[in-house]
Amino acid sequence: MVKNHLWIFVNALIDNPAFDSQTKETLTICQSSFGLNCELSQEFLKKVAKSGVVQSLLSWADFKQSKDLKKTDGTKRQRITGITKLKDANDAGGKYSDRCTLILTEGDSAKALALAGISVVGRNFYGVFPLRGKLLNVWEASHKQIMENAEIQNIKQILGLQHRKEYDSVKSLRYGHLMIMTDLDHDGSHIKGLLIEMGRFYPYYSPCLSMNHGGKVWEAVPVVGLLNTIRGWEQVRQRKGRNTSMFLKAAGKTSSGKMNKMGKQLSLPSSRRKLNQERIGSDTFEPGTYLDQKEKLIKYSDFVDKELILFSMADLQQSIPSMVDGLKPGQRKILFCSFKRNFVKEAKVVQFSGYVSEHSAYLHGEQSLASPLLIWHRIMYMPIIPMVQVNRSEGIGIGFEISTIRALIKSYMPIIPMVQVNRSEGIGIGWSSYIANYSPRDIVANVRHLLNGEPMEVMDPWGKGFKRTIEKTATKESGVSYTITGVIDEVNDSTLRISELPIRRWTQDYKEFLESMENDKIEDPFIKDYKEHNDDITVQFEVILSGENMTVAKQEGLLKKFRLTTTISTSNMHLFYAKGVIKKYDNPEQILEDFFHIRLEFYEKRKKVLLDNLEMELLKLDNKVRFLLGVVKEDIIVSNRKRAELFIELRDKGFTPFPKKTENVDVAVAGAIDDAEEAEENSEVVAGSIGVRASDCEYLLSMVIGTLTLEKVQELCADRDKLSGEVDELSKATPKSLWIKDLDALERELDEQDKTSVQAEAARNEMKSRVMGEAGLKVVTRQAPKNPRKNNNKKTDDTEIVSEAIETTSSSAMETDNVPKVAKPKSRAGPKKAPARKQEKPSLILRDKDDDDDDDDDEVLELKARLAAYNLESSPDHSEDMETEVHEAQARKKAPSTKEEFVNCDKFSMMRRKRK
DNA sequence: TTGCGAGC
DNA sequence: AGCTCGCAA
Repeated sequence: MVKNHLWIFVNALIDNPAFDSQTKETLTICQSSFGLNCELSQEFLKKVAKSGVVQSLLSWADFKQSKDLKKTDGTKRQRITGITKLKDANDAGGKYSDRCTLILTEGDSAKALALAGISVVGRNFYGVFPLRGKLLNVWEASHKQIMENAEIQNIKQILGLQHRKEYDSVKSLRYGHLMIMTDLDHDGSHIKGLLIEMGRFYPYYSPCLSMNHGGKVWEAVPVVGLLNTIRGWEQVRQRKGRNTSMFLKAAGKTSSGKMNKMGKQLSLPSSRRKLNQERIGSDTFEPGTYLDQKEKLIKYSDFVDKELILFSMADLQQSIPSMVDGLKPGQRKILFCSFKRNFVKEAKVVQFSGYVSEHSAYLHGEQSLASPLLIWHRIMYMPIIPMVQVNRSEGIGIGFEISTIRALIKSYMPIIPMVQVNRSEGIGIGWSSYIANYSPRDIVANVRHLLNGEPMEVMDPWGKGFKRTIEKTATKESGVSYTITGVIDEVNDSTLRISELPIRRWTQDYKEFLESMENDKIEDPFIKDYKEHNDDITVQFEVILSGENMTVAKQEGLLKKFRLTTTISTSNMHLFYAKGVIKKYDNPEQILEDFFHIRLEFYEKRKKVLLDNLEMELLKLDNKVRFLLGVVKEDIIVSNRKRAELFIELRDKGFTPFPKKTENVDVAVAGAIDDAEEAEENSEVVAGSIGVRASDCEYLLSMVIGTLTLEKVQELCADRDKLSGEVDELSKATPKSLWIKDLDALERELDEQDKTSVQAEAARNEMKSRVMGEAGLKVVTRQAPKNPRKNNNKKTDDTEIVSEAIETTSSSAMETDNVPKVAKPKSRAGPKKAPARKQEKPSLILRDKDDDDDDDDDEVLELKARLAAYNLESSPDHSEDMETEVHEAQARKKAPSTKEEFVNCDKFSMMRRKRK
């Protein structure tokens, strides 16, 4: 018997002399439909049914009904042998579609299948059974057991999954047999069960993945995934043509060029290939290879090495988050787009989804509009530190806002591990992962410990709302378990108030749960009614039930009855540590430590980049000041001269040329000039002679006439000196000191956030207690049960408005790591941000022109703040002394202003506005 | 509506 | 056993 061909595997079964002719026929049909599709055809099912091994074919309705019977029947369990369908929603008449799935219930059907020579593998059981009278005799060890009681065996007992020794004692299968999953929900246990057996069948099988299960590492090829993988693989191939490896689907593939570019950048198919290549080894893997479907015989090892590994890796990449930024590609795309487009308040969800998604057509569909909204809300808004804030005030036009605090966290290389701040969970092939929320303050404290070379403090999961409790409930070898409980209070003998849901229980889902309680039995539902007074941040449900049911609920336990307890544990913390390497972490401190080393390296790099940028800016500014002074003092004559001539003079006087970054930008800038073509020609001539283009001095020549005023020159000088100070400061800084500075800023921002959220909560509570008060009154008096919702809705609206008003405090300031950031300590005056923001404004002058990310509101605020400040200002100091000017610039907030300055400022602001 | 893994 | 979780299909 050839052992390493999947097809041979099936054929061997058919050729087995143990089969009678009918079984052979059945299996032949099975083979033709099985092939590369794990689902069985209707014909096959009928054949199986006809063969008598399965007594009846049940319709889906029958099946469900009998299931219910099974439930209500106590001791005598109604055993159902059935093959039924899962799919084909249109089917109401009990007919079967072509694509069917085997559903096995109870032992008999498994037995029946076993009689047909079909092995049954479930999650918790595994069985190979005798064939129609004759034994396949594959399982000597448990043969007697099977004969006596052809029940499904517990897979753990049989294979000794928990104890490898025990497993080793089990005799291997000697003959081929067909394995059919009892349903399509395969997991590690299935995989392992099958794998182990197949490994015995296939001496050439090569382990390519390892799993941790029950505290042991299992080296395994996810063979069960194989069945489904083949199906998916075949589908893709059919769609995209035979000569396509399924993994090309990961590449950017939209009609929009922009999107395409981004898709490439984000999904990196080539690097993924490279990565897999490294993993598999170059001798067995050639980029672009795929399994040829024309080959009837597929080498098991080829399938695993060429396709399955790629599929698994691709799947894992999208399911398991990165240790560094805590994001999966989908989330990273959202962030990437927010950066790219500088989304502030105006971005509508639809727009955003179209931009983000590679499947924009799908997402624009009617049905799916709500889905991304909900999901993004959960991913990006509910977390402890929101990466993108959702502004829900505009009805359908829900908008996104870059979170202020996120700007501090710094995009893809955050200053603290965002996985731990914002939690993450994911399910992939072979691995799943769950990371709980941890307090940003705990994390910051531990980073400081690491920076000081001190031992870390043990971290426990943390919830933002302090009303719910997190309790350590178990410490096992695999990890620590915690139980999270929500808050439910008895308002009176018929009213319960739920004011906090546990982690992993969401408002919308909970609402559906309550609805199901309200409608479960038409005659006598458990709860009479519920009301909600939720907003984006807090939860408030009010449940009304009969006194009787209240007693029942209390006996059962309110928390249990209303599902207000969830558990989490640290036993399943898998993250991508480096390219293609998934690492298991045993405790949260390990994650932090790994992160620490990576991030520290990046601070070194960051310092260099920042310093380079700052120095360049300084040089530019210095040149500008020199140029302006030259023009003011009439050393340099600009007006009425040829550009080329002027350029040569500038060069001779030692001005540094700053070439534009790209040709395109250069052309665009040149195009804006009236005599663009002439200018271009001239610059090219000059360029030919000295190797630099005239446009390199554009940064000087394009300065606005308004900057020629003395005040502006002085301002520029002040900026230059300030920048020079910063360069000094930065060059003295170490990676550690930079990090500490960032941590300080983060902590300050957290303080701010806490202050505003305390205020917001106070406001909300006040509003709610009023609402609840009124509602409660009605419940108590029971006089007017009609239309309580109407009243609620109105009040809920009011509450929302309050929370909106509070929410608008967040700023939209956004900076990337590449933009020199002149961060000033924020004003500690209070949660009101306008003054703090104004203080930062002078640094904006240093920014690139296109880095104009202020929205109109900000602009207005800035204008108002400036006007207010200048109104108080005294007459400006006209001396040339820069020191004075610096002091004045810093003290401008307090200092009074002249009318002249006022006008000047006004114009400046107007110019800024106009430019947009 | 499905798979995927782990925990209950 | 059957449900949960998130995400992509």
